[in-house]
Amino acid sequence: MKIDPTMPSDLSQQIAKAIKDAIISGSLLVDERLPSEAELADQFNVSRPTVREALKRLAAQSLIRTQRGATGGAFVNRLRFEDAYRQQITTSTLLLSMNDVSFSTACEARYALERACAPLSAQRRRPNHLAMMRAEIHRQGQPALTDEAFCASDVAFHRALVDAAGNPVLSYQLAGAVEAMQPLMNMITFTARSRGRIIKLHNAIADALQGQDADGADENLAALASYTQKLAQDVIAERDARAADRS
Amino acid sequence: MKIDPTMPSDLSQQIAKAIKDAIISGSLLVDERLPSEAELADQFNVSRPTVREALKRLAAQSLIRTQRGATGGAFVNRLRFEDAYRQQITTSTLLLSMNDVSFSTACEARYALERACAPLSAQRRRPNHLAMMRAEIHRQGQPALTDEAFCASDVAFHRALVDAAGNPVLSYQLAGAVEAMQPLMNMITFTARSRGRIIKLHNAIADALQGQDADGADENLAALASYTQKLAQDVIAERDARAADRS
DNA sequence: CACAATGATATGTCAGACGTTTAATTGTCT
DNA sequence: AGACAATTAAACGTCTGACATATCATTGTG
Repeated sequence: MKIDPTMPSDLSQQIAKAIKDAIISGSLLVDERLPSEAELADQFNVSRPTVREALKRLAAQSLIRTQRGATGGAFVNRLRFEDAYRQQITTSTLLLSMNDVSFSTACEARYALERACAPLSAQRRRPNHLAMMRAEIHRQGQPALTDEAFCASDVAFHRALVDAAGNPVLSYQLAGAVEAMQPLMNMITFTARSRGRIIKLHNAIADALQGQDADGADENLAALASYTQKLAQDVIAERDARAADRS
Repeated sequence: MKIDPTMPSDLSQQIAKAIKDAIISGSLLVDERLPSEAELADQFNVSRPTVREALKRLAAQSLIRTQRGATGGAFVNRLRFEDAYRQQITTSTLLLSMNDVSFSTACEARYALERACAPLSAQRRRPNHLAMMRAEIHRQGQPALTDEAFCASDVAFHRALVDAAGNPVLSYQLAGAVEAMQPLMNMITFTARSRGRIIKLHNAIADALQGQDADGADENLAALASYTQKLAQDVIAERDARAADRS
């Protein structure tokens, strides 16, 4: 594990990369303790602050954790699905908001992936998943719900659908696609009529999963996808019309 | 943007979170310049090294970039799909290797997601995608290819398939699922016969996409999925048998 | 007007110090 | 001998101050 001090600088980045590579390659195992900051500083021939900056870079990616005290130090962290979820969600959210991805593109991706889960979910759904979905549907029926809360409940419903597939890798991969949609959906005003239709489709999906009817779930997901696209198009059309009025 | 110095410590983490929240909420816009390290140190009432550790945490997540020099400083970074790909791939790879996810689970997720792309890919594939797929198929036919290189080519083939869907969000989401499989697949020895069969299926998939035949692509992807599962099961069975011999 | 020297600003790095947390060790009393 | 308290040591967290280096804007000069 070595670095080149003559390179285009940024020693802390080079050190972070060296340690990261060691973790990926398996030279450093989970829960293994790294040398102390002072020792690392010696090894890499840099000062302790530089080592610390490198370690903070790794900590930001959940690759290591640090403990204070006598037996403390930096330890290779077991990357948990739960931690990865969060990173995935913020990354996806920022990707969408910073690259002006159209609603239609994001929506297409989300429903394409979700429909991929449907057959597995129909096969493996457990009572807790169905209960979660029903509970969210019930919440969505409350008229006092704000649009934001309605969207949040929508996200929770779809999370349950994905989790029902019983595949943590799928759940992880879809976390971003599902959750990152919420800020985009928050732009849509859900009228009482559109809420009713969405709830009907949600119920149909839940029914299909309960009956282990993969095709039924897929059909209703497809219907929900195109309806969501239509709602968004209406919003965009109205906004454009208003902009045309002003000009 | 404030922090609480009495909290359970780790000031740099708190500062990083405060800035990160400002970016996510939109208070800080893309390409906007943050205050200089000295100014941030004043604002947060901490020393410059502490501020620097916070900034390195953000840099590790590609949330900011830094420039040296007179007009330099830390700038909010536009998170690009390309950068997100790489993070996604290493995160997915580590998730699989650190949580002993079974081959079957990972494989199931990968093919489920990939089949979600198939209809879109069949509809939108462009000549360059087809050319890429054909080129990888040709490479896979070379007998001198090592197993690792064969797997790498397999990954490239599937990447082309996903990219053919013409949806960057999909491509991003699937990057992890597709690429993280490679280390797992590298455990499999691909005999001449199994290579032949995989190549046949690859060709069938490419043919289907070329003919914009979504169902054909899906069928052959499904066939490839179950064949891959079978190959892995054989490897596992053989390994277990050998372990039983030794005991 | 073009070009070179200079200065200002900001990050990158270093050295040394002190505080705080934590666990192991030591010491003492029962 | 054993249990509990005090001490010590190791490690991270933070601060101060300094110097090095990169880059741009300004200034000065031919």
